[in-house]
Amino acid sequence: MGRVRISDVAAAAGVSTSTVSLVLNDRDVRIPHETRERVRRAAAEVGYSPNTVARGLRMQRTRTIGLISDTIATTPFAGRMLAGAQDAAREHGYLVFLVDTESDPQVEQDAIRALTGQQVDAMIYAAMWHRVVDVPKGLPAGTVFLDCRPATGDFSAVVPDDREGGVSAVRELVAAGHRRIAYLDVDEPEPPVASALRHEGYLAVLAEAGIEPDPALHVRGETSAAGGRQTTERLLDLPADRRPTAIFCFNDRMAAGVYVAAHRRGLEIPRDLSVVGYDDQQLVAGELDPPLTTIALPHYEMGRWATEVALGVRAHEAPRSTRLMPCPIVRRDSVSSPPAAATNSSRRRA
Amino acid sequence: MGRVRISDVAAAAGVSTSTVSLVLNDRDVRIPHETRERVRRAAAEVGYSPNTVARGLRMQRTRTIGLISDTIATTPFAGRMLAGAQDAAREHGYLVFLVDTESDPQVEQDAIRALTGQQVDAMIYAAMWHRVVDVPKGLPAGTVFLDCRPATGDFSAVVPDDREGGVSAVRELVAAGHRRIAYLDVDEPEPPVASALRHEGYLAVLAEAGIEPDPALHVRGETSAAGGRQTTERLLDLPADRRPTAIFCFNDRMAAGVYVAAHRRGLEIPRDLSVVGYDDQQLVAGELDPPLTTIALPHYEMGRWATEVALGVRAHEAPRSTRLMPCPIVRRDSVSSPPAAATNSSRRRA
DNA sequence: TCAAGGTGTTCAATCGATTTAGCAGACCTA
DNA sequence: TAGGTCTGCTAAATCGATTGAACACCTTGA
Repeated sequence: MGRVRISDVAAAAGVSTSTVSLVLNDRDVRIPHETRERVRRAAAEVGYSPNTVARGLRMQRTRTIGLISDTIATTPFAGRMLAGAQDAAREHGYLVFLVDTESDPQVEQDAIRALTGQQVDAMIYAAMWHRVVDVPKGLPAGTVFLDCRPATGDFSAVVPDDREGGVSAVRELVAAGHRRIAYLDVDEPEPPVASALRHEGYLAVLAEAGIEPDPALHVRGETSAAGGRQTTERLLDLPADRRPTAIFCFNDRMAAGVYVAAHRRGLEIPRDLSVVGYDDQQLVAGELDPPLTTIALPHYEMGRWATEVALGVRAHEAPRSTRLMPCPIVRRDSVSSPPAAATNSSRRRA
Repeated sequence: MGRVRISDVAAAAGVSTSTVSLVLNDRDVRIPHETRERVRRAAAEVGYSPNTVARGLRMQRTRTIGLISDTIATTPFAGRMLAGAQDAAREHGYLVFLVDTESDPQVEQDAIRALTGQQVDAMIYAAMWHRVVDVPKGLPAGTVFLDCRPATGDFSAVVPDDREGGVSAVRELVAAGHRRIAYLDVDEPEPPVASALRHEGYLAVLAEAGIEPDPALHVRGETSAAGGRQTTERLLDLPADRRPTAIFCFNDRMAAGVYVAAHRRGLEIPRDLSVVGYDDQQLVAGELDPPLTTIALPHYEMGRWATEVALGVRAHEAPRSTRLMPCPIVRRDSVSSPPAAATNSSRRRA
């Protein structure tokens, strides 16, 4: 237990607590090697480990960091983000306080008070979906926003580069020879910012490939396998020459629905229809048959980045800026070249 | 920021810091209402919030709790467990330090030192799979084990009641009229303790229903959809009168494989084959078609329980005991009565 | 008038570390 | 021998709160 105090070490080594502190913290003070050794041995013998609360009080620096998250239970991403933050913190000798607010403003306020009361050296405000958030009152100046951007104020933030993610996905399909590529988007009253960003990427790639975007191929559905299935069915109902040969989905769950719709029509993936998802959810993308090519969300990296910036160990980083973290493509087996007929038909159209 | 000290409040209210402390902590000391009000107003005006580091040092009580977890990134369960711990801690005014060790013994040792150094009031040692763990050196006496049991020593622990979970699952199938029920178990060199416990429950229900267990129906496969599919195929290769009409799966991912195998044979779930999973993984069980009936793992509840016991707010609980947390059944649409043919055949056999 | 008792508030010690200024004593030099 | 320098170590202040002891001041009763 934390029973052993520095004075116990001092007594055991026959010196003052000052000397013990000086030695154990490797201060540049003239203390002969022999004494240093004696102190260190004494500390080890009595099993001393410093009381960091006392140290924190004296040093005005607690080596702790507060992480406020809007949820941790309801998304599979939280763990990776926490792990990234966690690892970065540990590497620099920090401990992290985790608070889950479930988006309750009262809990959030209490959390901010509690964490500042704890004298945390840095604070991270995390969301589990890329979005714009109001800055809660009382947030300290150096707070870093993780997977969200503050609506106002001058803060550092890190979010996934959803536009480039869309680019990678669609470029993969174009590179395989597809020209009729659908974007299976989300259908929500307030769509997540990722929705529009990925669409931007989609359009950019079409443009660079000289493909005229077809509005009929930008469809929206519920964010679920069922939603993906239904929307895909509408897509497959299109006349043969307007039907997509590839679908870029807003997320992996919707992509799972694409698989179902395709199978019901006797279409084989990727032979008859190529699919790219988003999120790289292991339980979905990895378990589908064939495994789904998708775009990974860099939650671990964002967690790391946010922590490192919060701790100030990324001095070269532009201060108070928003970092767009790359979303790498994860190639599996759901993309191939389009079926010959479609290729022909598109050639005919060209 | 934590700039405002109690002395600032004292100055603003024209009293000593003692008085401020007495008032703000509602001590039973004769201080007239008028002064109390004045102090409180001053505190609010200057925006005082106490430095809990200083308080912790003085009180020898930090109102923090340390949670050491073997992983948080690689399982979808971690979030629920953390949320449970988190909620319980918050309700009692505690903040939680989270450390993710990735099962690295060195990291674990460092974490224990760091947390005891932080003078945490309680400690929780969590695993993400129900298993028996070696007790790391230096763990304080009151540590509570979460989702794991200590191999030695006298500790409180909470784990899922996997035996009863197996009972619920199989009873559900028996109640629907099934008599040929397979247990699709995991196939690993060191199977998780849940494997045997659920099998116990399975056997118990068969016994209570007067069903002779058929060893051919206890099969093992890889824990994945692919493993579930392959193993199910072997099951479906059995002669018609020995073939199962229902399958109880070790987990939902394997159950997803059962669906695939069934569909490939033209079998419809639940008409031709009933399925019960385990884990209640939203992304799997909820997205399958039809949605999967399964047994939920009580991670949130276990997280709560462990925290409450660690904080000593569950005095009535037997000390240093292992709590088996019930695994409730989640009824969806993958169970129905067996096909008529099978019922007849089993009647014939009787 | 004075002791006793009550009321309102403060003094000062305390928690366990860190750190600066400074003190003995050894040694050196003129 | 006195003064200066160097070496090795420690005294004491400090961080910001809490709290038991104690101190003024007022009232009351004999």
